[in-house]
Amino acid sequence: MRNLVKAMKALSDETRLRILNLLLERECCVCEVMQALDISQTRASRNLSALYDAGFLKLRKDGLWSLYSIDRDGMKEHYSDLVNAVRKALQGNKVIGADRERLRKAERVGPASVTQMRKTAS
Amino acid sequence: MRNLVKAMKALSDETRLRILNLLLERECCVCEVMQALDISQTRASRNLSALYDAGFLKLRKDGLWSLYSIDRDGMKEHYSDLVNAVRKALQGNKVIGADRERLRKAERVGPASVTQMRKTAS
DNA sequence: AAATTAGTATCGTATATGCGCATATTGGAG
DNA sequence: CTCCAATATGCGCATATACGATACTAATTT
Repeated sequence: MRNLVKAMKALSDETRLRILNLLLERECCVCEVMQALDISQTRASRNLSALYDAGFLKLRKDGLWSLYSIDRDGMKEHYSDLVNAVRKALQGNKVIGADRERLRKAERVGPASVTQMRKTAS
Repeated sequence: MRNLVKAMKALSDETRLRILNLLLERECCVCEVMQALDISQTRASRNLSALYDAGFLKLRKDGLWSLYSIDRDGMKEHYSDLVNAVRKALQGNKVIGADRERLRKAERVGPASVTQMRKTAS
């Protein structure tokens, strides 16, 4: 029960739903999430952790990079059901589409550069 | 998106998950929820409202009674998926079982009496 | 080993949430 | 209309959550 509440909490935040959407597309590092959602590094990292702690993601390290992806196999069965329901619910959403679009253009460049880009852009 | 977040928030609270479980059994009035979960009137009412506002429940008035039930037909399709996933996740849970047990014994008696019963019991 | 780089942990603050208490609202009975 | 009963709601408090800024850790490079 405690775990389920935690899982649902993890899914009840716009930022995390948007992140989940990205990961439904493909594995991402923190800096790609930053770029796709145009959010700060701290924010990306923390919300990825939240999804990870709730049991939805798996983490793979590649040198300096932390690569998060949906833990399709390790996840409990009803968690998959939740993710599928969310995916269905998000289908056709405008924000979600734009995020995916930006993800396509995102590069595996570190948060330092991304932060710089974000600053000069505003 | 805003709605989905709201729906997920509604499902990310133990009290509300327990209420949902009761309603999966059958339609309930506020005072029955009070008895089955052994919670205050305010708490029962407010959490039922939250589930209602999120779009999971329907409300039927019968005199003084407010009868809540899962809005199986009116609910969006992916909401049903969510409810099903939750139902599956709660299966076999101890608390949830005890709640259902108490619901069987619950009577359609007003909150005043219930509140009294709870006080003398403690 | 020092500098660089990707990511995480901590802290302070603003906001949101859950609850009880008291009170309001609404429907029915007399 | 007045009173009572079932439920809803405004208010205030305690706690939880999200966030940015900054300090810190760990892997890589030079």
